[in-house]
Amino acid sequence: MSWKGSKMATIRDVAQRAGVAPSTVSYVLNGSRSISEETRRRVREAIDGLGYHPRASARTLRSSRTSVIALALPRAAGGLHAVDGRFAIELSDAAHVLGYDLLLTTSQDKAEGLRRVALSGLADAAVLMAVDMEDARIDVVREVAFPAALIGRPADEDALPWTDLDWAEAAAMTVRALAAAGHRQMVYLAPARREVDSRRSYALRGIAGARQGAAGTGCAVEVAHAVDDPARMAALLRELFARHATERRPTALVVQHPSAHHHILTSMYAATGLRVPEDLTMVVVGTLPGDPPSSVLPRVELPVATLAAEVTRLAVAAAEALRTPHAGTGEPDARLLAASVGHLLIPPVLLPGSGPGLLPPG
Amino acid sequence: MSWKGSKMATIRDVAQRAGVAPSTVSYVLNGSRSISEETRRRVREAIDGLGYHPRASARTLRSSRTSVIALALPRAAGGLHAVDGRFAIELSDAAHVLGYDLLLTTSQDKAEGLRRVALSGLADAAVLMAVDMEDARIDVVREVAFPAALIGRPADEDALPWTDLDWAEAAAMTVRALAAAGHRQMVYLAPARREVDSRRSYALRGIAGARQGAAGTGCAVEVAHAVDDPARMAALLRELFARHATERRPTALVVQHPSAHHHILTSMYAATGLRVPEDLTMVVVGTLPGDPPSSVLPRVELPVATLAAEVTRLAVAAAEALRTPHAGTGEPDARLLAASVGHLLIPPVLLPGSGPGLLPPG
DNA sequence: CTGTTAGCGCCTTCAA
DNA sequence: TTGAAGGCGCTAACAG
Repeated sequence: MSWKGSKMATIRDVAQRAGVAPSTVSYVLNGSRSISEETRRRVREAIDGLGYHPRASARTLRSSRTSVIALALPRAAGGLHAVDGRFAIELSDAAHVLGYDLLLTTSQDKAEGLRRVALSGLADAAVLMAVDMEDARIDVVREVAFPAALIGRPADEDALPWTDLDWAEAAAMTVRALAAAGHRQMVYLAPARREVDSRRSYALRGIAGARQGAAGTGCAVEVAHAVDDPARMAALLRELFARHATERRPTALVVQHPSAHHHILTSMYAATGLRVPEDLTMVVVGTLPGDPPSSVLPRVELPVATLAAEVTRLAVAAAEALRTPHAGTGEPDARLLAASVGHLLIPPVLLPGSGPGLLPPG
Repeated sequence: MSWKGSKMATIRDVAQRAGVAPSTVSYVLNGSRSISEETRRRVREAIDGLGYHPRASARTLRSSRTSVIALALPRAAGGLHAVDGRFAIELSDAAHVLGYDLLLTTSQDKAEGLRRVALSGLADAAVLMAVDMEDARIDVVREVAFPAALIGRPADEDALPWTDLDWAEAAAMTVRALAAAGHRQMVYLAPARREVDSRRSYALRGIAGARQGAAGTGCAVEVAHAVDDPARMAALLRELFARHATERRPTALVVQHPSAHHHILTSMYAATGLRVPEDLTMVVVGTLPGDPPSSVLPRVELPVATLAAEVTRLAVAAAEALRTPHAGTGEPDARLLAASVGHLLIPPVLLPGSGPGLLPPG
C-alpha cells in the first residue's frame, strides 16, 4: 500500500500509470472540465492502485486556497470556560460539513497567533470566539484584510459578520417572566467581574438586558457578579439572600455565569439554608444543551451547534467574497468585504425545566 | 502596510530590497547558517518594511514540514464530554509551546478524517484522544506510517506512544482508602454502558481497578453504570441506595463518569433522601482541575495540562524519529518508529476536598 | 560568508 | 476531449 518510507505517489505517477497527461489527472480530481468516461475510469484505477492522495501544500501554493478555517480562542486569564471547548468541537463539525478543517489558535498576546496564521496563509478565514465589545482581534483581521466572522456581538456591528444569542433579550425575557409569575425581588448573578472589566460582549449585554427587563415591572433586580472561589461564592450567596428580613428576601435567582451554576446549585443550601426550588426559584441563562443538571431548571440554552454552523457559513462567505474580483476594477475590493457583512441574532427561548417552573415559593 | 489586495511580498522582494540573494533571506529566517550581523540587520529591515511573512504552503511543499499537529477527537455517539473540549484547548497551548499549530479532526466514519489529514500532508503528527482498547485509528496511522501519540492506554501498549492517568490505580486507591476509613459497602458508579461497550480504555481500566482495589479489603463494591437521562439516573440512585435495609446500605459512592457527577450531586437528595456528605461519602475520579463543585469533594483529578504537554511531546518526537534517516540504510525505518515508542502512566493523587473527607457518616 | 539554481506537486492557460 | 508547459514561494545543495 501507500508506505510512506519511499516517496509518495504524485500526480505524475498517476498520469503515467493511467497513460494520460498530469493535467488530465488534475481535471479528474477536481472536475473542472469534461473527461471521457473511459479516461476517468483509468485515472481512478491508477489513483486507487497507487494509493495516491493530493498534497495539500502543493494545492495551496498553486491555488492559494487552504480549505482551513482558523479558530481564534480568547484565552484571557482565568477564562477556561467549558463552553470554549464545546464550541471548538461544534465548529470543527460545522467546518467539515462545508469541506473545511479547523485550526486552533489560542491567541495570547495581542492576537499574535491570529495574525501569524492569517499572514502565513494557513487558513482561508477565521472565526473569532468570545469577542469583547471592542476586540483587538477585529482590528487585526481588518488590518491584514483577512476574512473573519465572530461568535459574539461587538459594539461596532458593521465591522465584521457575527452571530450571537440575544443575551440582552434572554436576560430581559427571564426577568419579565419571573415578574409575571409574581416575584418582586430577584438577584441577577452575572458573569465574573473580570469578564465585565474586559468588556466581554455577552456579559455586558446580559446585565443591560436584566436591567431593562426589570424596568416597568416594578421589580427590584439586584445585579451581582459570580466569583470563582467556592468559599467566596458561598459568602456572596449568604450576603445576597441572608441579609434581608424574610419578607424582603429575593425569591428568584437568575444565573448567567455558565460555568458557575453547578457550583451554586450544589452549595446554595449549605451557604444560605435555602433549597432550590422549594425556597428559591433559580433560572439559568446560557446553559449548554444536553447538560443534565441544567435540564431540571428553567433556563435559556446557548444554541452552540446553531451558532457554530452559522458563524462558519459567514466566515466561508467572507472568504469567497474576498476571492471574487470586483466587477469594475478586477481587484478584490475591501468594500465588497464590508458589504458582505451579515448578522444573525438568535432569539432566546425560555425552557421550562422539569421542576416546578417559575412560580415563587410559598 | 501589508494590504492583501495587491500581491503580497515574497522572499524575492525582501532580497531585492535588502540587496541580497533570496537564499540569504531564507537563512536569516530559519537561522540554518551563519550570517554577518550587517546582512542580518538589512534583511530584517527589509522584512519589516515590506511586512513580509513566509507562506506556509511554499515552505511545506519544499521542506515537507508543516508545523501542524492533528488532533483526532473521537466523536462517538453521545460522547460529547466536557473533557474533550478542554483537552483540545490544552493541546493547542502545548503545541504552541513546541512551535506547532493544532488542527482539529473530528474523525467520524472509520477515521476517514484522520487518514485524509495524514495522506494529504496537512500535519506532521497526530494526537489521538480517548482511545479504545483496540482503536481503529491506531491501525490507520500505522498503515500510512504516520507519527502519532495517544491520550489513553490501549490494549497493545507497544503499538504507539501513549500517556494516560493510571485509571486502574486511581480507582483501586480510592476504594482502598474508603475501606481503610471504615466503609464496608460502596458503589462504584462507572461511565455509561456505551463507553464500556465501545471498549473505552479509561472506563474498562477504572472498573477493573475498583474490583481489584476491593479484593482483600473485605469490602463489597457494587459496580453500576451512569446513565444520561436525569430521570433514569434518579431511579438508578434510588435502586442503588434505597433497596437495602439501613444497616446494609452502601455508605460511599465513587463516581468515575466525569460529566455526571454534577448531576448526581444535585439530584442525590431528591432521589434518595441522602445528603452528601452528611449521609453518604462521595468521591469523584477524573474531575477537571479548577472545577469548583468538585473541589469540595475528595477526588482524583485528571491532569489535563500534563497529559496534553506529554502527548504533544511524544507526537513531536515520533515525527522527528520518522524524519531522521536510518543510520544503515539511509532510509527512515518503520522499526525506528516503533523503537521510539514511549509511555507515561501518571500516578493518581487522591485529594482530600474541602469537606469532611472519607470517614463514613455516623 | 554569500549567491545561483533546481525543483517540491499541483493547477491552469494555451495550444492541439 | 486531451497534452505541454510555466510558475506559485520557498529551501537546500552546490558553487564561489
